[in-house]
Amino acid sequence: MTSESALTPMTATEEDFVRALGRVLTALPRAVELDMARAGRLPLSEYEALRHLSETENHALRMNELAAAADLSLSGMTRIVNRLEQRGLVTRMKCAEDGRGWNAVLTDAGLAALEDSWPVHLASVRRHLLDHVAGEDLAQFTSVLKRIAVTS
Amino acid sequence: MTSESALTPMTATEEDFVRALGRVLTALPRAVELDMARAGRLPLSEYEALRHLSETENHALRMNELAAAADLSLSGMTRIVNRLEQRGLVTRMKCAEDGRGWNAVLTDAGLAALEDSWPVHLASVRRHLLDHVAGEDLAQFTSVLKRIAVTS
DNA sequence: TCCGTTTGCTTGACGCAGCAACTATCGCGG
DNA sequence: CCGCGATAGTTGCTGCGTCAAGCAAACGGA
Repeated sequence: MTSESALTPMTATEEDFVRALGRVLTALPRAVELDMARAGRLPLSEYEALRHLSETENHALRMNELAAAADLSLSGMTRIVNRLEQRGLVTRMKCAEDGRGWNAVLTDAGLAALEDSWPVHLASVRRHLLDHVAGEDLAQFTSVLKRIAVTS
Repeated sequence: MTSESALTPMTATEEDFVRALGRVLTALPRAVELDMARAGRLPLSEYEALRHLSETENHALRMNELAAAADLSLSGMTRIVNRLEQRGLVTRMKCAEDGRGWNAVLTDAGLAALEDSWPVHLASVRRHLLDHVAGEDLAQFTSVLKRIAVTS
Protein backbone atom coordinates (compact mmCIF):
# COMPACT_ATOMS: atom_id res chain seq x y z
CA MET A 1 0.00 0.00 0.00
CA THR A 2 3.04 2.28 -0.19
CA SER A 3 2.36 4.84 -2.87
CA GLU A 4 5.79 4.80 -4.46
CA SER A 5 4.76 2.54 -7.33
CA ALA A 6 3.59 3.85 -10.67
CA LEU A 7 -0.02 2.71 -10.25
CA THR A 8 -1.01 2.06 -13.81
CA PRO A 9 -4.74 2.48 -14.11
CA MET A 10 -6.75 -0.57 -15.04
CA THR A 11 -7.21 -1.59 -18.62
CA ALA A 12 -10.75 -1.87 -19.88
CA THR A 13 -10.51 -5.64 -19.62
CA GLU A 14 -9.39 -5.50 -16.02
CA GLU A 15 -12.05 -2.98 -15.17
CA ASP A 16 -14.69 -5.20 -16.67
CA PHE A 17 -13.39 -8.19 -14.78
CA VAL A 18 -13.32 -6.40 -11.45
CA ARG A 19 -16.86 -5.12 -11.85
CA ALA A 20 -18.19 -8.52 -12.82
CA LEU A 21 -16.53 -10.08 -9.82
CA GLY A 22 -17.88 -7.36 -7.57
CA ARG A 23 -21.37 -8.13 -8.72
CA VAL A 24 -20.96 -11.84 -8.02
CA LEU A 25 -19.50 -11.04 -4.64
CA THR A 26 -22.72 -9.43 -3.51
CA ALA A 27 -25.28 -11.27 -5.59
CA LEU A 28 -24.26 -14.88 -5.08
CA PRO A 29 -24.32 -15.14 -1.27
CA ARG A 30 -27.50 -13.12 -1.24
CA ALA A 31 -29.18 -15.48 -3.69
CA VAL A 32 -28.21 -18.60 -1.77
CA GLU A 33 -29.17 -17.01 1.52
CA LEU A 34 -32.56 -16.16 0.09
CA ASP A 35 -33.14 -19.70 -1.14
CA MET A 36 -32.34 -21.05 2.29
CA ALA A 37 -34.61 -18.57 4.01
CA ARG A 38 -37.48 -19.18 1.64
CA ALA A 39 -37.21 -22.90 2.26
CA GLY A 40 -37.16 -22.27 6.00
CA ARG A 41 -33.70 -23.69 6.37
CA LEU A 42 -30.58 -22.56 8.22
CA PRO A 43 -28.96 -19.25 7.37
CA LEU A 44 -25.71 -19.64 5.53
CA SER A 45 -23.49 -18.69 8.46
CA GLU A 46 -25.03 -21.33 10.70
CA TYR A 47 -25.06 -23.89 7.94
CA GLU A 48 -21.36 -23.41 7.35
CA ALA A 49 -20.55 -23.67 11.05
CA LEU A 50 -22.46 -26.93 11.42
CA ARG A 51 -20.94 -28.25 8.22
CA HIS A 52 -17.41 -27.69 9.49
CA LEU A 53 -18.27 -29.45 12.72
CA SER A 54 -19.79 -32.38 10.87
CA GLU A 55 -16.61 -32.87 8.91
CA THR A 56 -14.41 -33.64 11.89
CA GLU A 57 -13.83 -36.98 13.58
CA ASN A 58 -15.70 -36.26 16.78
CA HIS A 59 -18.03 -33.58 15.48
CA ALA A 60 -16.25 -31.01 17.60
CA LEU A 61 -13.96 -28.04 17.07
CA ARG A 62 -12.34 -25.40 19.23
CA MET A 63 -13.92 -22.00 18.81
CA ASN A 64 -10.88 -20.51 17.12
CA GLU A 65 -10.56 -23.41 14.71
CA LEU A 66 -14.20 -23.11 13.83
CA ALA A 67 -13.88 -19.38 13.30
CA ALA A 68 -10.86 -19.85 11.09
CA ALA A 69 -12.55 -22.58 9.08
CA ALA A 70 -15.54 -20.38 8.46
CA ASP A 71 -13.44 -17.30 7.77
CA LEU A 72 -15.10 -15.38 10.56
CA SER A 73 -13.90 -13.38 13.51
CA LEU A 74 -13.79 -15.21 16.80
CA SER A 75 -16.42 -12.93 18.27
CA GLY A 76 -18.68 -13.48 15.32
CA MET A 77 -18.38 -17.21 15.81
CA THR A 78 -19.12 -16.85 19.52
CA ARG A 79 -22.46 -15.31 18.66
CA ILE A 80 -23.30 -17.91 16.04
CA VAL A 81 -22.55 -20.74 18.44
CA ASN A 82 -24.64 -18.94 21.07
CA ARG A 83 -27.59 -18.99 18.70
CA LEU A 84 -27.00 -22.61 17.76
CA GLU A 85 -26.63 -23.63 21.38
CA GLN A 86 -29.89 -21.96 22.36
CA ARG A 87 -31.66 -24.02 19.75
CA GLY A 88 -29.90 -27.18 20.86
CA LEU A 89 -28.00 -27.73 17.63
CA VAL A 90 -24.62 -27.49 19.32
CA THR A 91 -23.24 -27.90 22.84
CA ARG A 92 -20.25 -26.25 24.44
CA MET A 93 -17.85 -28.58 26.24
CA LYS A 94 -14.87 -27.41 28.20
CA CYS A 95 -11.66 -28.48 26.55
CA ALA A 96 -9.83 -31.14 28.54
CA GLU A 97 -6.26 -30.26 27.57
CA ASP A 98 -6.61 -26.49 27.82
CA GLY A 99 -8.68 -24.87 30.53
CA ARG A 100 -9.21 -21.78 28.42
CA GLY A 101 -10.61 -23.62 25.48
CA TRP A 102 -14.11 -24.65 24.58
CA ASN A 103 -15.28 -27.16 22.06
CA ALA A 104 -18.36 -26.59 20.00
CA VAL A 105 -19.92 -30.02 19.61
CA LEU A 106 -22.55 -30.97 17.08
CA THR A 107 -25.64 -32.51 18.67
CA ASP A 108 -27.92 -35.04 17.06
CA ALA A 109 -30.44 -32.28 16.46
CA GLY A 110 -27.68 -30.22 14.86
CA LEU A 111 -26.76 -33.02 12.53
CA ALA A 112 -30.41 -33.47 11.66
CA ALA A 113 -30.80 -29.77 10.90
CA LEU A 114 -27.73 -29.92 8.70
CA GLU A 115 -29.03 -32.91 6.81
CA ASP A 116 -32.33 -31.17 6.42
CA SER A 117 -30.64 -28.11 4.97
CA TRP A 118 -28.04 -29.51 2.69
CA PRO A 119 -30.26 -30.47 -0.23
CA VAL A 120 -31.59 -26.93 -0.38
CA HIS A 121 -28.10 -25.57 -0.17
CA LEU A 122 -26.81 -27.89 -2.83
CA ALA A 123 -29.66 -27.13 -5.21
CA SER A 124 -29.14 -23.44 -4.72
CA VAL A 125 -25.42 -23.62 -5.35
CA ARG A 126 -26.04 -25.72 -8.43
CA ARG A 127 -28.56 -23.33 -9.79
CA HIS A 128 -26.77 -20.08 -9.06
CA LEU A 129 -23.20 -21.17 -9.55
CA LEU A 130 -22.30 -24.58 -10.85
CA ASP A 131 -24.80 -24.61 -13.69
CA HIS A 132 -23.05 -21.56 -15.08
CA VAL A 133 -19.57 -23.01 -15.05
CA ALA A 134 -20.49 -26.33 -16.61
CA GLY A 135 -17.98 -27.23 -19.26
CA GLU A 136 -15.38 -24.79 -17.98
CA ASP A 137 -12.05 -25.79 -16.55
CA LEU A 138 -12.94 -25.78 -12.88
CA ALA A 139 -9.49 -26.79 -11.72
CA GLN A 140 -8.03 -23.76 -13.43
CA PHE A 141 -10.53 -21.45 -11.75
CA THR A 142 -9.92 -23.05 -8.40
CA SER A 143 -6.20 -22.56 -8.58
CA VAL A 144 -6.64 -18.89 -9.38
CA LEU A 145 -9.17 -18.46 -6.58
CA LYS A 146 -6.81 -20.07 -4.12
CA ARG A 147 -4.06 -17.70 -5.09
CA ILE A 148 -6.38 -14.78 -4.50
CA ALA A 149 -7.67 -16.02 -1.18
CA VAL A 150 -4.18 -16.53 0.15
CA THR A 151 -3.24 -12.86 0.34
CA SER A 152 -3.05 -11.08 3.68
CA MET B 1 -35.58 -24.96 -5.71
CA THR B 2 -38.21 -27.58 -6.40
CA SER B 3 -36.95 -30.78 -4.89
CA GLU B 4 -38.02 -33.07 -7.69
CA SER B 5 -34.57 -33.27 -9.26
CA ALA B 6 -32.07 -35.98 -8.44
CA LEU B 7 -29.62 -33.68 -6.68
CA THR B 8 -26.34 -35.30 -7.51
CA PRO B 9 -23.85 -34.42 -4.80
CA MET B 10 -20.87 -32.36 -5.82
CA THR B 11 -17.79 -33.94 -7.23
CA ALA B 12 -14.54 -33.32 -5.40
CA THR B 13 -13.57 -30.79 -8.05
CA GLU B 14 -16.80 -28.88 -7.66
CA GLU B 15 -16.56 -28.96 -3.90
CA ASP B 16 -13.05 -27.59 -4.07
CA PHE B 17 -14.12 -24.85 -6.43
CA VAL B 18 -17.07 -23.79 -4.32
CA ARG B 19 -14.97 -23.59 -1.17
CA ALA B 20 -12.26 -21.59 -2.86
CA LEU B 21 -14.83 -19.16 -4.20
CA GLY B 22 -16.44 -18.90 -0.80
CA ARG B 23 -13.15 -17.93 0.71
CA VAL B 24 -12.58 -15.23 -1.88
CA LEU B 25 -16.10 -13.97 -1.39
CA THR B 26 -15.42 -13.12 2.22
CA ALA B 27 -11.70 -12.44 2.17
CA LEU B 28 -11.40 -10.13 -0.80
CA PRO B 29 -13.81 -7.35 0.14
CA ARG B 30 -12.55 -7.50 3.69
CA ALA B 31 -8.96 -7.08 2.57
CA VAL B 32 -9.73 -4.10 0.36
CA GLU B 33 -11.91 -2.54 3.02
CA LEU B 34 -9.10 -2.91 5.51
CA ASP B 35 -6.58 -1.29 3.19
CA MET B 36 -8.90 1.66 2.72
CA ALA B 37 -9.52 2.00 6.43
CA ARG B 38 -5.84 1.76 7.31
CA ALA B 39 -5.04 4.48 4.80
CA GLY B 40 -7.80 6.61 6.28
CA ARG B 41 -9.76 6.60 3.06
CA LEU B 42 -13.41 6.09 2.21
CA PRO B 43 -15.12 2.81 3.07
CA LEU B 44 -15.86 0.70 0.06
CA SER B 45 -19.59 1.37 0.02
CA GLU B 46 -19.11 5.13 -0.04
CA TYR B 47 -16.31 4.87 -2.54
CA GLU B 48 -18.51 2.92 -4.91
CA ALA B 49 -21.37 5.36 -4.57
CA LEU B 50 -19.16 8.34 -5.34
CA ARG B 51 -17.56 6.46 -8.20
CA HIS B 52 -20.89 5.79 -9.84
CA LEU B 53 -21.82 9.44 -9.52
CA SER B 54 -18.52 10.56 -10.98
CA GLU B 55 -19.11 8.43 -14.04
CA THR B 56 -22.24 10.24 -15.17
CA GLU B 57 -22.50 13.34 -17.34
CA ASN B 58 -23.66 15.74 -14.67
CA HIS B 59 -22.26 13.91 -11.66
CA ALA B 60 -25.79 13.14 -10.52
CA LEU B 61 -28.05 10.12 -10.23
CA ARG B 62 -31.52 9.41 -8.95
CA MET B 63 -31.49 7.46 -5.70
CA ASN B 64 -32.93 4.33 -7.25
CA GLU B 65 -30.46 4.39 -10.12
CA LEU B 66 -27.61 4.79 -7.70
CA ALA B 67 -28.87 1.93 -5.55
CA ALA B 68 -29.20 -0.32 -8.57
CA ALA B 69 -25.75 0.60 -9.83
CA ALA B 70 -24.21 -0.23 -6.50
CA ASP B 71 -26.28 -3.41 -6.05
CA LEU B 72 -27.75 -2.13 -2.83
CA SER B 73 -31.23 -1.75 -1.42
CA LEU B 74 -32.79 1.66 -1.78
CA SER B 75 -32.91 2.17 1.94
CA GLY B 76 -29.28 1.19 2.27
CA MET B 77 -28.37 3.79 -0.31
CA THR B 78 -30.46 6.39 1.50
CA ARG B 79 -28.28 5.92 4.56
CA ILE B 80 -25.05 6.04 2.63
CA VAL B 81 -26.08 9.25 0.91
CA ASN B 82 -27.11 10.63 4.30
CA ARG B 83 -23.63 10.01 5.60
CA LEU B 84 -22.02 11.48 2.51
CA GLU B 85 -24.28 14.51 2.61
CA GLN B 86 -23.44 15.21 6.24
CA ARG B 87 -19.79 15.32 5.31
CA GLY B 88 -20.48 17.52 2.31
CA LEU B 89 -19.38 15.00 -0.30
CA VAL B 90 -22.78 14.89 -1.93
CA THR B 91 -25.87 17.13 -2.14
CA ARG B 92 -29.47 16.20 -2.61
CA MET B 93 -31.34 18.13 -5.28
CA LYS B 94 -35.03 17.76 -5.95
CA CYS B 95 -35.65 16.20 -9.32
CA ALA B 96 -37.15 18.66 -11.78
CA GLU B 97 -39.22 16.24 -13.87
CA ASP B 98 -40.59 14.19 -10.99
CA GLY B 99 -41.52 15.80 -7.72
CA ARG B 100 -41.01 12.55 -5.83
CA GLY B 101 -37.48 12.04 -7.05
CA TRP B 102 -34.17 13.20 -5.64
CA ASN B 103 -30.82 13.44 -7.29
CA ALA B 104 -27.66 12.68 -5.42
CA VAL B 105 -25.11 15.14 -6.76
CA LEU B 106 -21.37 14.86 -6.35
CA THR B 107 -19.84 17.99 -4.81
CA ASP B 108 -16.33 19.27 -5.42
CA ALA B 109 -15.34 17.96 -2.03
CA GLY B 110 -16.84 14.62 -3.00
CA LEU B 111 -14.85 14.48 -6.18
CA ALA B 112 -11.72 15.40 -4.25
CA ALA B 113 -12.37 12.63 -1.71
CA LEU B 114 -12.84 10.18 -4.55
CA GLU B 115 -9.62 11.23 -6.21
CA ASP B 116 -7.87 10.98 -2.90
CA SER B 117 -9.14 7.44 -2.41
CA TRP B 118 -8.79 5.88 -5.79
CA PRO B 119 -5.05 5.27 -5.76
CA VAL B 120 -5.39 3.35 -2.52
CA HIS B 121 -8.30 1.43 -3.93
CA LEU B 122 -6.49 0.66 -7.14
CA ALA B 123 -3.34 -0.47 -5.38
CA SER B 124 -5.37 -2.69 -3.10
CA VAL B 125 -7.28 -4.29 -5.95
CA ARG B 126 -4.04 -4.82 -7.84
CA ARG B 127 -2.37 -6.42 -4.88
CA HIS B 128 -5.19 -8.63 -3.73
CA LEU B 129 -6.77 -9.50 -7.04
CA LEU B 130 -5.23 -8.49 -10.32
CA ASP B 131 -1.70 -9.53 -9.46
CA HIS B 132 -2.99 -13.05 -9.00
CA VAL B 133 -4.73 -13.31 -12.33
CA ALA B 134 -1.89 -11.92 -14.39
CA GLY B 135 -1.40 -14.01 -17.48
CA GLU B 136 -4.81 -15.63 -17.22
CA ASP B 137 -7.56 -15.19 -19.72
CA LEU B 138 -9.47 -12.39 -18.07
CA ALA B 139 -12.11 -12.18 -20.75
CA GLN B 140 -12.99 -15.82 -20.19
CA PHE B 141 -13.34 -15.28 -16.45
CA THR B 142 -15.41 -12.20 -16.99
CA SER B 143 -17.88 -13.95 -19.23
CA VAL B 144 -18.36 -16.70 -16.66
CA LEU B 145 -18.78 -14.18 -13.86
CA LYS B 146 -21.39 -12.33 -15.84
CA ARG B 147 -23.36 -15.48 -16.38
CA ILE B 148 -23.32 -16.16 -12.65
CA ALA B 149 -24.30 -12.66 -11.67
CA VAL B 150 -27.28 -12.65 -13.97
CA THR B 151 -29.27 -15.30 -12.10
CA SER B 152 -32.28 -14.29 -10.02
C1' DT C 1 -61.95 16.56 -11.08
C1' DC C 2 -61.64 13.23 -7.78
C1' DC C 3 -60.16 8.87 -5.90
C1' DG C 4 -57.46 4.63 -5.85
C1' DT C 5 -53.18 2.75 -7.12
C1' DT C 6 -48.47 2.89 -8.01
C1' DT C 7 -43.94 4.75 -7.50
C1' DG C 8 -39.85 7.20 -5.11
C1' DC C 9 -37.79 7.80 -1.12
C1' DT C 10 -37.18 7.91 4.04
C1' DT C 11 -37.55 6.12 8.68
C1' DG C 12 -37.95 2.65 12.51
C1' DA C 13 -36.78 -1.66 14.24
C1' DC C 14 -33.94 -5.40 13.80
C1' DG C 15 -30.01 -8.71 13.17
C1' DC C 16 -25.37 -9.45 12.06
C1' DA C 17 -20.40 -8.97 12.18
C1' DG C 18 -16.20 -6.48 13.51
C1' DC C 19 -13.05 -4.22 16.75
C1' DA C 20 -11.52 -3.16 21.27
C1' DA C 21 -11.59 -4.05 25.96
C1' DC C 22 -11.94 -7.44 29.49
C1' DT C 23 -11.39 -11.99 32.05
C1' DA C 24 -9.32 -16.32 32.65
C1' DT C 25 -5.88 -19.56 31.80
C1' DC C 26 -1.48 -21.13 30.18
C1' DG C 27 3.39 -21.56 30.15
C1' DC C 28 7.93 -19.75 30.44
C1' DG C 29 11.97 -17.28 32.66
C1' DG C 30 14.14 -16.37 36.72
C1' DC D 1 7.00 -20.82 42.70
C1' DC D 2 6.15 -16.17 41.39
C1' DG D 3 5.28 -12.95 37.81
C1' DC D 4 4.57 -11.66 33.15
C1' DG D 5 3.49 -11.96 28.37
C1' DA D 6 0.73 -14.60 25.18
C1' DT D 7 -3.47 -17.00 24.07
C1' DA D 8 -8.77 -18.46 24.28
C1' DG D 9 -12.97 -16.78 24.54
C1' DT D 10 -16.83 -13.48 25.67
C1' DT D 11 -19.03 -8.99 25.94
C1' DG D 12 -19.94 -3.86 24.94
C1' DC D 13 -20.21 -0.84 21.50
C1' DT D 14 -20.71 0.56 16.94
C1' DG D 15 -21.75 0.71 11.97
C1' DC D 16 -23.98 -1.26 8.27
C1' DG D 17 -27.70 -3.07 5.50
C1' DT D 18 -32.34 -5.27 5.20
C1' DC D 19 -37.30 -5.51 5.60
C1' DA D 20 -41.66 -3.41 6.61
C1' DA D 21 -44.20 0.62 7.35
C1' DG D 22 -44.98 5.35 6.33
C1' DC D 23 -45.42 9.57 3.54
C1' DA D 24 -45.73 12.29 -0.54
C1' DA D 25 -46.14 12.96 -5.31
C1' DA D 26 -47.77 11.17 -9.81
C1' DC D 27 -50.74 8.78 -12.81
C1' DG D 28 -55.02 6.85 -14.73
C1' DG D 29 -59.81 5.81 -15.06
C1' DA D 30 -64.60 7.28 -14.32
